[in-house]
Amino acid sequence: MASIKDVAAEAGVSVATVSRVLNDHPSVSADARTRVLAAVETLGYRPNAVARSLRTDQTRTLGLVISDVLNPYFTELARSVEEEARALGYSVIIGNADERPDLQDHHVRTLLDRRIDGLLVSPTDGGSPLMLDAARAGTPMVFVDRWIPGVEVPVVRSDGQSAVRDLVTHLHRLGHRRLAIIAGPAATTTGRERVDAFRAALREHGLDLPDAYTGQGDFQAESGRRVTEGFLDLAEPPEVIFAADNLMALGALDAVRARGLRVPDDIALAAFDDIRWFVHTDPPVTAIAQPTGALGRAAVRALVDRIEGRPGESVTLPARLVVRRSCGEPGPSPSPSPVRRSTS
Amino acid sequence: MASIKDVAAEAGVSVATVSRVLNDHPSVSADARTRVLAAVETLGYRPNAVARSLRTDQTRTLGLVISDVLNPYFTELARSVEEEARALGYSVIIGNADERPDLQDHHVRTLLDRRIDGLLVSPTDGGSPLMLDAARAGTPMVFVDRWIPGVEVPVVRSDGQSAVRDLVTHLHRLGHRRLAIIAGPAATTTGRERVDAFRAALREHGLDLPDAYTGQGDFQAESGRRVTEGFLDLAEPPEVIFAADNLMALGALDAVRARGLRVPDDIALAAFDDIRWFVHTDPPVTAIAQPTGALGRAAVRALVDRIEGRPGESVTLPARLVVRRSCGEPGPSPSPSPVRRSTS
DNA sequence: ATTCCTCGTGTAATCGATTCCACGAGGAGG
DNA sequence: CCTCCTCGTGGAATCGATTACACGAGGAAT
Repeated sequence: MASIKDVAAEAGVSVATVSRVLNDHPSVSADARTRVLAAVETLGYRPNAVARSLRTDQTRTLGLVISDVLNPYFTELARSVEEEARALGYSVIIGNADERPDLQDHHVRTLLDRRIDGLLVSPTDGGSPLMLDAARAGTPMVFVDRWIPGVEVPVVRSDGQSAVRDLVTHLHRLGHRRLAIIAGPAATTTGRERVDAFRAALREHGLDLPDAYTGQGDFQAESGRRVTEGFLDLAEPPEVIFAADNLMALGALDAVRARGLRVPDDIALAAFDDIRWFVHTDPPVTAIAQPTGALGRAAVRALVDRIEGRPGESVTLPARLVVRRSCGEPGPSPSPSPVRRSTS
Repeated sequence: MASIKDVAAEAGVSVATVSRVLNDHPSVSADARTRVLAAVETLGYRPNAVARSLRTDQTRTLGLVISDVLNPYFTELARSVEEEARALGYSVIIGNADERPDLQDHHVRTLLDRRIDGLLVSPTDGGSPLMLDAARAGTPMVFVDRWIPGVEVPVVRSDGQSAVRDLVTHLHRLGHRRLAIIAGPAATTTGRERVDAFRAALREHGLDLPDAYTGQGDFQAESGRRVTEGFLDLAEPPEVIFAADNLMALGALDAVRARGLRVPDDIALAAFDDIRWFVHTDPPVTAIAQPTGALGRAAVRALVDRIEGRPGESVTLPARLVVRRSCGEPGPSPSPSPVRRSTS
């Protein structure tokens, strides 16, 4: 592959001049410029980004470590991150942690070795020393979706508290009193927060969240299935299952179906994270939708701000409830009169 | 960040010795080795991959340009690619083309600038000159899922022909005679092949595929919706719609639902590409499943073979039909004994 | 004792860019 | 006519690694 030297030789100038033309530095004669450009053209020259990075100490690359690529929520996040980054002139390298701290660390390490300019992480666990070190060492970093408390890193996330309250109100109005949750890992902020929000909302309605109704999941479908099995085996199973993410909801659906039960007649289901398929599931699933695209874009902007020396601030956007039929009543406007409308 | 010089100074040896220790070259004394290792430890030194790549002319990185990250099929493919690559000591940089040739070229270009060791592509169009040049120039390359004919590049894909035949037989047996297809872009091999396979299978049953029943989609949900609208507007709408990918099937579902029609009673639906959600849609969707994980792994192996100087061969794996209820008859797996377990 | 290996190590070239500095030509101002 | 700038340009250092080559010390073989 042609190097800058070849271009210089072809154009009959020095490498310095070629470099100047390429970075459009002002002091180059029109003549030299056209000759260089012509040489670039005939040789099909493309600057070696590796060499450039070594010299300039910047890669114009962002690292994104997400918890699980198979989760549509993170997929959408990744997409918006890449889009915004591209608009700002950065590339993105995605690392998939698969909810495993060791894999997460592996990716953080490789990314750091690659000297990415900044790191976007939605941490799988509560305190990878590697990541803490990186943050302390001054690597520009932003947490997205999940975060690690006590670290001086901007956090871009969405607040589901009021949406969860809306959900519980909705459920309560439908007559449900025994509500259970499939929680995410306690090591993650979203894992804890969603349970806390749920419990707080229940309390507002004078309801309790017994331990038996708190299943421990790991944000993967299989755990949703397992926990749901447990719920269904109880002497007094819950009337509603709230899954803290869409994959665990999928698992719950698997489990309910395996028992030959029906949603919402036998048991109601709601999920955190809305995905397109929830419109077409049987029944359509009531969910809490995050402004995923906005989240990704805000995260990139905050990170690039940091990289380029500007402050880079935390952002919190509200999530909102999307009512469908999986909890009983169809329709978006929660009217206090439980109209029995048999659908599908 | 500490460099190899700092380590050398700390250990009281030359950079050459440090490098030798790090690449475990045999001729280093035990004493020097321990001193270097200690220095690496205390300084928290990590080799700069950028510098190393410049010198060795290899990045140990693979580029993967996929058509659409939001498509679960490609997501799963990407995941298996990354997994296998990691096992072989490579990282993967994913570029999302969003089915847009210009974006595809953008990613190929950046990847090439980054001097990735090899390129995995599922081309969005039939002949990006950039990619052809790269292939000719000797960049190790492998096509996955889709390919560009006439290029000397191994292809790893799955063959859906017999599965499509099984599907048509299944549909025919259910009494369907008016079968329509939502095709993918003609610029892609998968776009053409699936139509061809469908048409050939129809012919075997003495059926025809009229133009009116061949809708042009682009592998995105919206096009599925649009084409389906068109089908439903026909004086004689088809009895079955076969979507050439899962996203267009989603769009079709949207359209059918918007009309207040029901699947499969009013119209049957089948899709190429199976995804987990198809089990839980209303109704569960009959689909053709590709061995996605195996595909991704085989593609990486072929590419790494090429990179490391071995032949690197094409692979074709069979897809298979998964019958569910969206075409009329309940599938084999769901046992038709709904245990009514009423929970008080 | 001399010669010849082997072994461990260091010096320096190299990869492909960017950029500081020096230099010569030419114009402006005294 | 001399001095001083400005402008365009090239030489060379530099980034952080790898690696060819040279070299000195020490042991084995003669």
